[in-house]
Amino acid sequence: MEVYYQLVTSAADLQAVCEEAATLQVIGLDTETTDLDPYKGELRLIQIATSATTVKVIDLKKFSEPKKNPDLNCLRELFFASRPTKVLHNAKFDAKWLKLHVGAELGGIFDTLLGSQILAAGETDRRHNLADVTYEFIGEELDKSEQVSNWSADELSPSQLEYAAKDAGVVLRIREKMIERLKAENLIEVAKLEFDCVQPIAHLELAGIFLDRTCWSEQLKKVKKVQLVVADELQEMLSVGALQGSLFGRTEINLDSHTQLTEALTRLGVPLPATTRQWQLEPLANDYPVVKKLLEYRSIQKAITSYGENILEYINPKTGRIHADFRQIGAPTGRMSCNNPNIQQVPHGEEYRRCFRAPEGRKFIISDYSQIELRILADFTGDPGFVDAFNSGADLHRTTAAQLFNVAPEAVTSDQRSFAKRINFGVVYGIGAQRVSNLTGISLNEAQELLRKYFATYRKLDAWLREAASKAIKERQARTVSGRLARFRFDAEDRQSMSLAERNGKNTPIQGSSADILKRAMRILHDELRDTSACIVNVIHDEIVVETDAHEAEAIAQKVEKGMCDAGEEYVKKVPVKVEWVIADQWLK
DNA sequence: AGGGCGAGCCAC
DNA sequence: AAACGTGGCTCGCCCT
Repeated sequence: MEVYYQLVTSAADLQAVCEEAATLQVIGLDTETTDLDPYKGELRLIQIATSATTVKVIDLKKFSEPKKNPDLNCLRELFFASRPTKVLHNAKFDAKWLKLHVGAELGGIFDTLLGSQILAAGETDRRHNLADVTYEFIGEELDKSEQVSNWSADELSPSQLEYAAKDAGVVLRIREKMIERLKAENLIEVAKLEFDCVQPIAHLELAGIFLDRTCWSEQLKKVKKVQLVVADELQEMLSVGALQGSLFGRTEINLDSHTQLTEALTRLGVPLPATTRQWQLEPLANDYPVVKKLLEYRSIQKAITSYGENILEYINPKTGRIHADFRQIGAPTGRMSCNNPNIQQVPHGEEYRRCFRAPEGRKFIISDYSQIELRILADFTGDPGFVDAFNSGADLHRTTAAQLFNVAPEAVTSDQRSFAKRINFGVVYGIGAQRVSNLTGISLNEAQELLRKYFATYRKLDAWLREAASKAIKERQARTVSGRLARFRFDAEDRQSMSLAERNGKNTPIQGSSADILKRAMRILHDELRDTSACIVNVIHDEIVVETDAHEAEAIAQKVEKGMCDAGEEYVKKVPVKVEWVIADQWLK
C-alpha cells in the first residue's frame, strides 16, 4: 500500500500536525534512532501516522535541544493525553527514547508486539517482529532493509523517509485486525493491562539500578581466594589412583567438564547416579569426601562465573548504573523476564545484594507481596481452611501443620511448620507424592498418606486443582484473573506431556494472576510516583524496589504499600492482600 | 570460529 | 523420572 509522507522541519508545521492529530481517535507512532541504547545514540525521527496512508515525519535534527525546546510542547501534550490512542510496535523502545530525548510520556498506548504475544498465548513457534506480525495480520511483506541504515546523515534519503513512514502507517492497519481477534478471544482486558504497563517498564529501564563496583569486586576477590584452595583440594582428591599422574606430578582434569568429572569419580569407585546434579550427589556427600568437596567447588564456581566481573560491564558509563532489559511478557504465564544482566536472579545472600544500593541522599523501599500466590489460591478455591486463615490473620503454614500432625497450632514445632510450608508451596506447582518424598525424606507411602490427609483437610482446594487439571486437558488452555490466555500443547499418547499440561493447568492461573497483579501495581505506582523523587528500580515477580530521596522515603513507602494492595484487591476479593516493606540503604530486607 | 544444546544452578 | 511451575547465565561439548 502506498504511503504519503510529509517532512516536518519547522515549529509552525509541527504545531499544525499536533492540532490535527489531537482531533483523531488513533494515530500510528514510530521513531528512528542512531543506536539501540538511548543513552548512547540520537533520536532522529518521530513519525506520526494520522491515517494508514498519511504520515508526518518530524526531523528532530531541525529542532535544537528537543528536551527543553518549547516548540515541542504541543508534541508532549499530544503524547501524554490518553486520546488519541498511540499505536506502536514495541512501544517500550520508543517510550524510552521519547522520555529521555524529548521529555515526553506516552498515554493511551496500543502495542502491536504485546498484542501479538497475548494472542499467541504461549505458542513458542510464533515470531513477533513487525515484519512477521504484518504478514500474520494483513498478509503483506514488509521491507525492513532500511532499519539499519545511517540515521545520523545530514539529509535522509527518500527511501529512508519512505521506510520510516511506512512502519508508522502499517501499525494502524494491524491494530484494526488485532482488535477483532482480541475481542474474539476475550483478551481485551489483559491487553489493556499490558499496554498500561509499557510506560512504567520503560521508566524502570531508564532509571536503572546502582551497583557499587568496589563492593562487588571486593566480594569477588574473597570468593576467588577460597575457590583456589577448594579447586586444588578437589584436584588432589580426584587424582588419587590416576595412571599418568605418578611420573609427572598430578593429572589435572577440567573440573567443569561433566565428562572428565564422571570418569574421575567412577575411577574412585563412587557409585554415580544418572547425573551429577546437586540433589543426586547430596546423599553421597557423607560417605565420599570427594563428593562433598565437589559440591563445595560447584557452589563457589557458580558464584564466580554467574555473579563475577561480567556484571560490571553492564554499568552504563553515562549513568553509572545498570539498565537491564525487561521482557514484559517473558513467560507464557505473563511473568516478566530480565536479561543483560538478569537482576531478577541476584543471589539472596547479603554479600551480593548489599552491593546494590541507593546513591547518597537516596533510599530504597523494598516492598513485596506476602504469600500472594497462596492468597490467590485461597481466592480461586474459596477453601475455608485457606480463606479463614488469611482473614483471621493466622499463620497459614502453622494451621496446615497443626492439621497434618494432629496437634494444637501453638504446639507446632518449627520443623513441622517448615514441612507444611513446603507442601503449601508445592501444591501451587502441582506437586506429587514422589516429589514430596524426595523433598522431605519421608517414604513414598508416607508421602502419599500425607497428601491424602492434606487434601482431605482442604477439600475445595483439592476440587479446584482437579478441575484445573482436567480443564487443561479438555480445553487445552487456562486463564488468569485478567483473562490472560495460556494454550497448552500436548500429545495424548505421551503421558509425560499430559501430566505437564495438567500441572500447567494448576500453576498458570496462580502464577499468571500474580503477574497480572504486579503489572497492575506497576501502573498504579507509576502514576502515584510521577511528580515525586521516586522511581521503580527493580521488579522481581512479587517484589518492587523503589528508589527515592531520603527525606520523603516514609511518605513514598505508604504510597507504595497502598498502590500494591489496591492492585491486589482489584483481583483478589475473598482474602486480604498484604504487602510488607522496609526502607533501607541497600537491597536488604 | 561460532551457533545450538544440555547440564547445572541462581531467582521467584 | 526430580512426575514441582516460570525464567536467564555460563560452561563444555558437538556440530557445521
